[in-house]
Amino acid sequence: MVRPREFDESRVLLAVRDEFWDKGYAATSMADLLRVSGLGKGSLYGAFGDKRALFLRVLRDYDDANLSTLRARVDSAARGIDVVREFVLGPAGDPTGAAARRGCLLANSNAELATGTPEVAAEARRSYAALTTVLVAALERARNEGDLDPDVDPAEAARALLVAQLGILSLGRTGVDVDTLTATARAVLDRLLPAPAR
Amino acid sequence: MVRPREFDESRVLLAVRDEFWDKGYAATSMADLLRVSGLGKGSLYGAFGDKRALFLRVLRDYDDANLSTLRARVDSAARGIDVVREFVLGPAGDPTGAAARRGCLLANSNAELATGTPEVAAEARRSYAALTTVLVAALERARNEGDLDPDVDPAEAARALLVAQLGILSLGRTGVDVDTLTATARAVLDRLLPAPAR
DNA sequence: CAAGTTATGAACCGATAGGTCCATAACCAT
DNA sequence: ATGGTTATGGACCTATCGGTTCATAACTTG
Repeated sequence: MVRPREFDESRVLLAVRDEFWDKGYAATSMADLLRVSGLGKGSLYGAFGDKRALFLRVLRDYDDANLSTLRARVDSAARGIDVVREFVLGPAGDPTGAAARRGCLLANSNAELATGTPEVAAEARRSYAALTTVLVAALERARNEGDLDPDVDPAEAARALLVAQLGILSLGRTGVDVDTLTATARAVLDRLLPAPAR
Repeated sequence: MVRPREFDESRVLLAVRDEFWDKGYAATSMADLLRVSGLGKGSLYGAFGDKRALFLRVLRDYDDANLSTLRARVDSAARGIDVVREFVLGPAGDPTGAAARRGCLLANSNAELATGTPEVAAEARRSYAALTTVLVAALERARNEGDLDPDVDPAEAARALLVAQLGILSLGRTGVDVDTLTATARAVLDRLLPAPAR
C-alpha cells in the first residue's frame, strides 16, 4: 500500500555525516547535503526533517557507533591496557595526518555549537560519560592483568584519559606534525598509565 | 586634514571578540557585530575590512594577549610550577562554570574552521608552539626550584600540558560539572608534574 | 487491473546573508 | 572661514539561505 524508499537510508546518513564532519554544521548548506546524498528536497525533508534534526540524528548515530566500537574492543582485545592506549593514540593514528586534521565529529560540533544548541552539549556529556564508564572497565581489567599500577584509581584515570584524548583531538585539528602528535600522545599515556612497581 | 574616528578601536574589537566567542564565527552575523559595536556598516567595513578579516584580526589579538599574559605570569609568579598548574586549571577556575562553558576562542574557532579556513589552523599552530615554549621555560624554572622531578623532560612535559589544557577546555565546553572538571584537571596535573623523589 | 498511498524533486517562497554605494557630516590645516 | 579629506550610517543590491508546496511518478495491496 505504500511506495518504498528509493534510497538506502544508512548510506545517505553516512554521506550527510561526512559532509557535516568535513565542513561543520553552519558551513554545510542544505544544497550540499542534497548533492552528497543524491536526494531531492522532498525526500530528505520527508525522511529526516529539517537541517537541525538531521544533524542531531547523524550526531547521535555517530556517537552510538563510537561507543559500540569501543565496547567491542574491550571485549575482543588481548589486554585491557591495549584498548586504553588505542583510545588515546587513535586520533593520531593515520600517518598522513588526515584523520587527525578531521578530528572527531562530536568534539568539533560541541566546540562549534555548545553555546547555541544545548542538545549538542548534552549529547557530548552523555557520550563522554559513557566512554568514561567503558574506560573504567578497561582499566580495571588492565589492573587485574598486571599492566597497571594498582595505586591508580580507575575512575580518576579514565577521566584523565578522556581529557587526554580530547586534547590530542584538539591539537591534531590544528594540522600539527603527526609524528609530534603521536609522540605527545605516547608521553601523556606513559604518565597516565604507570606500570606496576615490581 | 582628516576626520578622526568617533569610536574607540580597541573597545570595538573587544565587543566583536566577545560576540564571536559566544556564538562562533558562522553563527555571528554582520548585523550582530554592528549591534554590539554600535557602528554603522561604513565604519566597520572601512576600519577592519570584511567579516573574515575582522575575525582573523580579533583572533590574532586574542592570541597575542593570551601569550603576553602567560609570559607575564612566568615573570611575576613566585614559582614556575604555579604558572604551569594555573595554565591547566585556569579553564576550570570559574566556580559558576561559565568560563568553562565558554571555552577558548582559539580552540573553539580551530574546531569550527580548521578545515575550511587554513589561516585559523595556522594561527593555532603558531600560538600553541609559542605557548609550549613559554611552558618549557616555566618547567625548567620549576625544576631548578625543586618542584619538579628532574627526570621529567621539559619539552615533552610542556606538550603534554598543552594537550591537557586543550582537553580540559574541550570537556569544559560540554557543560560538565565544574567540580568534576577541576578534580580531573588536578588528577592530570599530579600525574604530569611529579614532585622530585627525596 | 484499479484504488489508494507515499516518495520524489523541481518550482517557488520570504528572510536574511554579506557586501557596496553614496549623500552627508565632521573635522583639520591653511 | 574655507577647501580638502575622511568617517559615518542608512539605502540598496544580489546571492543564497532553509524550508514549503505540489503535480507527478512509483509502487503495494486487494
